[in-house]
Amino acid sequence: MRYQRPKGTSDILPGQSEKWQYVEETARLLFADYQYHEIRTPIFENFDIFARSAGDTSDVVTKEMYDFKDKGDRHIALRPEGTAGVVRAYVENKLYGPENTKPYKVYYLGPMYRYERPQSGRQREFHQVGVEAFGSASPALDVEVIAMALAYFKQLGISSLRVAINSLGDEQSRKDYRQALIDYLQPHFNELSHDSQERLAKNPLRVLDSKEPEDQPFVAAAPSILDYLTDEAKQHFTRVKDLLDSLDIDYVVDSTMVRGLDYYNHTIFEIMVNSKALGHGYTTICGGGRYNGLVKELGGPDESGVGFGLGLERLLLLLDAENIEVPVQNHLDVYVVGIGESTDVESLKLVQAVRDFGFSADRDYLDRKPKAQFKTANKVDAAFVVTIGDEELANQTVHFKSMASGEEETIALDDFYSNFPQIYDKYLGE
RNA sequence: GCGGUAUUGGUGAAGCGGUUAACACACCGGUUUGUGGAUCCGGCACGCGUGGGUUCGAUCCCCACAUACCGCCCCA
Repeated sequence: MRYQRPKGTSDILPGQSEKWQYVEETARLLFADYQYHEIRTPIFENFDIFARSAGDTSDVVTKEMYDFKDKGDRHIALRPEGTAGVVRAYVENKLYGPENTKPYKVYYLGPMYRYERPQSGRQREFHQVGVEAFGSASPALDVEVIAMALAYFKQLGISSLRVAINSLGDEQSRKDYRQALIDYLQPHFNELSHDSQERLAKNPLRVLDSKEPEDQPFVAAAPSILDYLTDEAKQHFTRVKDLLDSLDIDYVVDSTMVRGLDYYNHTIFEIMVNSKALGHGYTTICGGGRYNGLVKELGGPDESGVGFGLGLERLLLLLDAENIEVPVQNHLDVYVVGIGESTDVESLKLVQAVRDFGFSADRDYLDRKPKAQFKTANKVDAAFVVTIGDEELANQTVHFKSMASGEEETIALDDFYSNFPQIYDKYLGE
């Protein structure tokens, strides 16, 4: 094999692309109900945009960024996630201006890139759908975002989800907690795993994310961030929980949950699912939260934001694993069987006529025998077959056959060309 | 970035250091020549991921590389 697709990428072929269209279309329709509008931003951005937003110590920046220098010696990165580019666009286009109603709500859909080792549901090029809402600090907006994500899964027929939430608090809360965590972990430094020792120096909160067995006792006994929330942060979080309750949304508070990107604060959440398709136990399929400092960080006003991102590859794996059938309808109305080269012109006119009436039609282009053409018509599940040969050509007629009933009738070409929809309707029921 | 397993036709796959690379599905053709979903018959890899090496000889042994899958890291 001479050429192969780049590592960690995949071709989405017919048969599979219909499923993609379905989940994408479902998202578009649902998000429109929530008054979120699509935004399309570049697939690559200035490297610094991602470095700034994700945090210099995050893995995304330190080892997963798909970056390169372009011919103008600009440091470019393929977007590893959607939020940073959207925030950049929000700021650059001054979408925070007074002419736009707040919150400013957008969604995006498209490929993301991370340079890492591919595995099931994890590729270098993967796709996310995500939403962002700017300009309101209301806890109700946090809840709207969570509820919308859940509604999406519900619409697709996915159940048995688990919603985990946590609060990282505001800047002060985080600072206080960070110190408390360091004070707690430092004495145990030598007992921590190697990775966690590094995390402690760079980003102590990430120690809580550790899955190393030796870290577990310390993670379990670590101080909870919820005890370090300022009154304001506490109030916000309590309100979020109350509002979730009022919508009857089940959730668990996981005070050790830390999201991979540093820009989050206040509410963070993950929607997890327990499916073998994605590995053992509960796996995150959707994650999000608040990022109140990010707009300012990227040069905009001090405005808040909240959103989520959702991995489409994982979603599709999940749909397959749950045996959820994607409604696909691309049946064929008419297959034209032409017998002999002399019918080539009329066959083409026939399929075009049917298509012009707004129906689907196809024909043979390989000059195959009638039997073979019928076989194909059957395989593609054509409702009707229109046959034309020398005899029909001479009489200016066609044979019109219902594949379901086997019934066949001779119809004048003139009649067919002017009244196809009526003929179609007449035979459809029979 | 680290470790493990794998790589045979359109697909699922069997196979052994040695002159025809099983079998099945799909596809194509035929079954008295203008009609489908059945049966039967026939065709369909000068080639076994790529590049080297060992050997009289390699798809089967060795090395490197590529890719896929699994685990770690991390995450969607």
